[in-house]
Amino acid sequence: MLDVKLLRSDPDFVRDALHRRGGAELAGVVDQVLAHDERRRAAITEADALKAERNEASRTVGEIKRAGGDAEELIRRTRAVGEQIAELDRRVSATDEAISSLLLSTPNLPDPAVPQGGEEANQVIRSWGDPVRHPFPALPHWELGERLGLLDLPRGAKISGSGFPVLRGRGARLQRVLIDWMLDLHTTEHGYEELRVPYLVTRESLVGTGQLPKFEEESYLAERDDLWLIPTAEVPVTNLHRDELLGPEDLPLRYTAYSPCFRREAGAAGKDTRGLLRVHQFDKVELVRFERPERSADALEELTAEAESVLQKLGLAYRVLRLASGDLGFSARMTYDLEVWAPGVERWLEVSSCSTFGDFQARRANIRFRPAGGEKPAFVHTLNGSALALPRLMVALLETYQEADGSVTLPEVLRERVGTARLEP
RNA sequence: GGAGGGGUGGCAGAACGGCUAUUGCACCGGUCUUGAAAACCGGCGUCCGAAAGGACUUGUGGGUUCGAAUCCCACCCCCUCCGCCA
Repeated sequence: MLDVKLLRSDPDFVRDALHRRGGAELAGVVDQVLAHDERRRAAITEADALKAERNEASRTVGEIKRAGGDAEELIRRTRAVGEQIAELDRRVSATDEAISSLLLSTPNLPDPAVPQGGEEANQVIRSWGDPVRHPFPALPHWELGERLGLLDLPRGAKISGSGFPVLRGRGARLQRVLIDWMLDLHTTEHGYEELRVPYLVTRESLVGTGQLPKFEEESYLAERDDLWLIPTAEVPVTNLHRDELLGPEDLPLRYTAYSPCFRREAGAAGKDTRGLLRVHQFDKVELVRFERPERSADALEELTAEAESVLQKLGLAYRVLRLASGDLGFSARMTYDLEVWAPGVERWLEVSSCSTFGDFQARRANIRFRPAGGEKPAFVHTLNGSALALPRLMVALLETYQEADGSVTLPEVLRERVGTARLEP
C-alpha cells in the first residue's frame, strides 16, 4: 500500500511513477485519493472539535451529579451534539473506506532503476553458462518423463484435471531430493531459518502480501471456511510477522520454506498447456527477508545471487532479467527474473522471481520495527524470491542432461541423494 | 463439536459506568559521576493541526448512555476440560 502522506506531499512524483507502470488511468487514483483525503480531514477536524465539546460537557455532568445537582438541561443539549458527531464519524469512515479501497488496488511504485515499458523492455543484465545445443534431436521433458516413467500427466488429469501433474518413481524422488537439497543449501550456506507453514490462509493474509483484493480470480478458495490456498509460500511467511513491532536487534530476518503453490492461472488459458511448463499446483522453495530500509537494495542483490547459486551448482545455463515497469508484479518495486535454458522446448523458462517490495507489503500487513531504542517505529522492507520453483527446474534438468539414447545423467551434487547417476527406462 | 475461563501499551499486570488506563520491567533522553551502576526528572501507540492544542486507542464490529476497558449483542483468537480424530 502506498503512503497517503507521500501522495499528499509529492503527488506529481506518484502520478508519474504510476503512469510509468500502468498508464494514465492508473495515475488517476492519485487525484481520487487526494479528493477523499481532503474530505476526510475536514470531517475529522470538525468531529474532533465537537468531541472535545462533548468530553467537556460529560465532565461537567459528572461534576454536577457528584455535587448533587440537576444536569438535565446539559444532558439534553449534549445528546444533540452526539448526533452530529455520529454523522461526521460516518463521513470519516466512508472516506476512509474509499481511500483504502483505492489504495489496496493500487500497485507499488517502480524503483527508478526499473526500465520503462512492457515485457519487451525487460533487460538481460547477466547470464551464466552456455545454453546447451544437443548434437542429437533433443526431446521435450514430457517425452523424457514419460519414457523414463517419471511423469504421469494423463492420470494427474484424471484425478484433478489438467495442470495437476503426477510424478512417480525416480521422478518423485528427484523432486523431493531437489527440495531437500535446496533447503539445506539455504539454511547452511545462506543463513536462512527453515519454516514449515500453513497452505491455507485467511483473506487478510493475502491482502497483506498484495494478492487480494485485486487478483481474486487467481486463487483457489475453500469457501466453507473462507480459507484460501496459497499461491506461494511468500504469503504465509511474510504474514508471519503481520501486526508485529520488531525490536532493533531482530532484523534482518531470513526465512526459507518449501510449499506447494496453487494457482488458477485464470488469465493464461491455453498457454503452455503441455508438460510441466504451467500447472495449477507445483512445489517451490521460497526465500523471504525482512530488512531495514537502508539494506533492502543490497539485500535484493544477495537474495538473487542465492537463488542463482542453485542453478550454478546444478550446472544449468540461465540469464537474469530486470523486469520493466509494465511487467512488474503488483507489490514489487523491482524484480529480477531468473530464466533457465531448456533445450528440449528450446526456451528460457522463468524459475525464479526475486523482488523487493520496499515498505509496500509491510504497510499492508503492518510489520514494523524500532530502528533503535527509543526511536519511532518504522515499516520494514520485505523481499522474496523463489529458489527455486520445481517444475521448470525439473524441465531444464531433464532436457539439459538428456543423452542421445533418451536417458538422463544427473549432475554430481544430486547423485548420492537420488541414489543413482543415471535415469534410464 | 460441547462446557468453562480469558484477550488491556514492547512485556508484565491493575482498574470493572465518570477525576479522561494505577503501577512495574524494558528502552531512549537528561541531571549526577573520571566513567559506569544506582538514584532522580522527562519521554516511550495512532490521527487531525503550521503551531497551540485537540481527537482516538483496552481482540474486532455493532448497541445502550450526556459519558463505556467497564453494561448488552455478534464474531475472532488463546487457555483448561470433555468428545471426535491423523
